Amino acid sequence: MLVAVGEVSELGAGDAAAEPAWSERQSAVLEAALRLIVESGDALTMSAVARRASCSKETLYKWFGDRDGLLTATVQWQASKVQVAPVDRARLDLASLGASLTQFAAGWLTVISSDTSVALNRLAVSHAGSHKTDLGRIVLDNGRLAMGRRLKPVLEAGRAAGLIAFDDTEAAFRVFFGLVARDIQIRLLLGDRIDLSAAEIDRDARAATRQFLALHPGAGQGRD
Amino acid sequence: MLVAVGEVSELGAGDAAAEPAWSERQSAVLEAALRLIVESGDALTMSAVARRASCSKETLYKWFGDRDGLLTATVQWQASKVQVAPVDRARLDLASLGASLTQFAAGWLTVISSDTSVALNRLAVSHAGSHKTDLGRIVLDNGRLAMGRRLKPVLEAGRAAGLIAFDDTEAAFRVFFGLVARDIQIRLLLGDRIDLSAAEIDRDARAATRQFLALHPGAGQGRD
DNA sequence: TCCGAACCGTAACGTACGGTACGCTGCATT
DNA sequence: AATGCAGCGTACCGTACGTTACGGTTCGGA
Repeated sequence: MLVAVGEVSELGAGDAAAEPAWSERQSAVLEAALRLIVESGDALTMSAVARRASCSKETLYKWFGDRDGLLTATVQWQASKVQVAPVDRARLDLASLGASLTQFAAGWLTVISSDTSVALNRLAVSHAGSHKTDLGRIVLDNGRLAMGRRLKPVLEAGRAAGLIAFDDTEAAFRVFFGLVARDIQIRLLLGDRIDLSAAEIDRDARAATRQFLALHPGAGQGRD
Repeated sequence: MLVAVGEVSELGAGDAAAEPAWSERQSAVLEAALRLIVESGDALTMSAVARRASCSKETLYKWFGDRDGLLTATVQWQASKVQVAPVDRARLDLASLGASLTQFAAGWLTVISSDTSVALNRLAVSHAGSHKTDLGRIVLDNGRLAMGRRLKPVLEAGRAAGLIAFDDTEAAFRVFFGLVARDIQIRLLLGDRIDLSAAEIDRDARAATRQFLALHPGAGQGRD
């Protein structure tokens, strides 16, 4: 499941996108909305959220403006909860690099195969079609792009240490993305049932890492 | 529910999985629906389809039963149009195998980056969430699974010829899938703008093929 | 020419839902 | 105690849309 860190402490970096910092009660409402999204997908209604959260619709509109505001707040609130542990960059040999990549891939597979991720991605995909608010952009920023921001330094450190070689960091990351995710995400979004036990995730993460390292051998590194 | 065309009472020749075989006029209606889906996504209405196709709503309901029936018919009709040329398996050397894979990958990238594919996949993802009809299953069958059915014989022929090696055909196909698609489909579904010129598609297809062959070298095949 | 089937255009119906208004309760402050 | 406010519950409104019904038109066949 997704890891909740309880409290998000914004360490500086007060960007234009200010942190709403919802209260306890508001977080409970958002959690109810999230559960309803997971259960009923896009069919969630304001009345259902109010009923589930034991609050009035008027409060929902006062707090979140309109339905889109509630959905956006829910997505951002969930994104703020997902804080994958930073990849360890202490020592840099091929074993530790491989371990970091494997850990990264396993965490990623765990997230994208979770009910919550599937539901929110479905929601964002729906709204990316013809809607004004860009939930798609938010999900993209906190999913695919956040992954890139977190992994690229690891890849570049590995390259600097001569463990792996590539020209374009972005391209290398996308190859790793493909090797890890393959068809899993699209199949899940389309409703295919995939079990994905922890053992399978670990095996798949190791396989993806092995393949990635094989495709980008560093100086002096032969094939496996 | 879906209504069979022409109300075949007992005139035999009615197979279980009969081809709907829409008439010319009905195909025009489906084309109009498809265009509207591409333009406005899930927000398409029966009135809009009737208006665009210059037909009455009553006719829509007579032909397709209900809104879901129209959507299902549209998706299936579009799927029947997409017929990628079968991969050439005449000669089997490493060059022809690579050419087949590259051609396959390029066609695939072209399809999944098309407006039509993005729109229909969005529609199917939306309906996979909480809906009764399984547009997701249809899209999956005609997309990801059809690709597998078409490519797997090529991979196995290459293995039989000793050009490539792998244990599990399904697993090998999924690796190829990942190397070709990477993050493209999910980014497009989430509304990210990707240009993907023909030159880029060709370059990416060649890169994916090269990487796939490198990961599954056949007996006697070294590295590139 | 007449008839019926298919179909177009549109009006109408029912419902679901987003959004708003209002009365009520509990609590904090003065 | 009085006051004000935040929030709950519910009724209500307007609209959009799926679905149905109906009158008018075209067209092929008897």
